[in-house]
Amino acid sequence: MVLEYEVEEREIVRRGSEGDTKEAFDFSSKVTFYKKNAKETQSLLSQVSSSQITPSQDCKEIVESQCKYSLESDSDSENASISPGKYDISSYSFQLDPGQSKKQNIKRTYFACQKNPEQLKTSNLNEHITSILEVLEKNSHSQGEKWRAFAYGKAIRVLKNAKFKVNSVEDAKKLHGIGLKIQEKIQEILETGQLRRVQLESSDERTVTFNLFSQVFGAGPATVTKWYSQGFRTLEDLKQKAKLTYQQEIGLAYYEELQQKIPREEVTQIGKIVSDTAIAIVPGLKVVVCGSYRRGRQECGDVDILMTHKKTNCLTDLLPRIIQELEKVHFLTDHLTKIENTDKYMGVCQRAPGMPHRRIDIKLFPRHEWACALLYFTGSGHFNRSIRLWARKLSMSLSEHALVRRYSETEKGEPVPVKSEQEIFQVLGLKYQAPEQRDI
DNA sequence: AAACTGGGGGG
DNA sequence: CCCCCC
DNA sequence: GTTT
Ligand SMILES: [Mn+2]
Repeated sequence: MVLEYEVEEREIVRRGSEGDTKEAFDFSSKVTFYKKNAKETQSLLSQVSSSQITPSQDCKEIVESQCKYSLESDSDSENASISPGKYDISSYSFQLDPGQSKKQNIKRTYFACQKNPEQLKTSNLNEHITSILEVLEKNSHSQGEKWRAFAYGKAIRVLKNAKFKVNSVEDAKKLHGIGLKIQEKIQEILETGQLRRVQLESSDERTVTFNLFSQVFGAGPATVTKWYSQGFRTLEDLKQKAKLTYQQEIGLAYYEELQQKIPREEVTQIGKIVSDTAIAIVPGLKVVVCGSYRRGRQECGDVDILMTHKKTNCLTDLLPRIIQELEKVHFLTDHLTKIENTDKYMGVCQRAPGMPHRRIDIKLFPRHEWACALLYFTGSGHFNRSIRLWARKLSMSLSEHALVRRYSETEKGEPVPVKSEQEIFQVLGLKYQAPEQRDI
């Protein structure tokens, strides 16, 4: 059974219970479509009814308005040939080689949400190993060793997804992403139940301090390294002696509170406060709580709120007015970004006096970017990178603003007029994955 | 040796 | 540049 | 860190 897909240069790696296999994947034949010029591709948009496209509850309403929007704004362009809700964006996808049912199968196998909830929730048979590797991953991350952390993360993922318990180095070798060094570590874990390296690091001043400092909002590897070399070792040191940015001051002031996870119920309540306030100021505003909340988590790290409006113009004072009101009612307590003339806000909020302070992000996007913005802001971060890399392999580029054809590193085409998350998956030849399935 | 987990934006 | 968002 |  295939548990995970991963695309590499011109191959697809199949993460399976019996180790990994690779299959050639001819991208060039898959993307013949994209070699046509933009006008042609637009004209490929056909007449098939889109009844198969069923937007989720969340975005159904917006999807309809979205269609209208693109008609209005592009009335003089080739987009005008698109009728609302009636075009079949699947002409963008991989129908060009229907005879290749084998490839079709590859596509479905790797990008499908083969993850039924049951399958997704398989238990981790290698907890005894992954819990230790997770410490190494975290430590590497604090040290700014990005790729080392990435490698640990990959090894952890592959161990968690394995359908068998790893009882020997031989078992571990079968998994793609576990090399010599991690094999040695697994051997030690299997023999002694622990890892000296982890014991050592847990009492290592540098590691401990890096972990402590790197959790200050606004402090990354460079700042943490500087603080450490300046001799600071505690949060008190930082408060008293370090030169802090305003963000870091806030991050330090709420250090403990911001570490705490937010119960889903509280995120719901926070979302309602923001939504009610915003809609009272701007009727017709669309407000959706995204992030880990939309992915269905019971506990969230922060609150992510996405907004759009048919009159959205990112240069208006729409978001500033909402922020001001939320500040006035003492919901927003601190700002981490400027609040004038902005469409992206980061700050700190408090649901009610006495409650913990929480990190909150609010973003306002133009309506025609809704689908891409929703996909981006729902994440996960890992999922975003994965799907954006896939888009890149197809000579496309996906961002929170648009899905576009990529002619070269710098030259990009007009946005594909996607009007829902479903259509983004469709254009990319991926089977739709619900938000819960993107929690990877 | 170089890619790998991208693309964008605020301070 | 550094850090952040997902 | 691992893989190509
Ligand atoms: Mn956030």
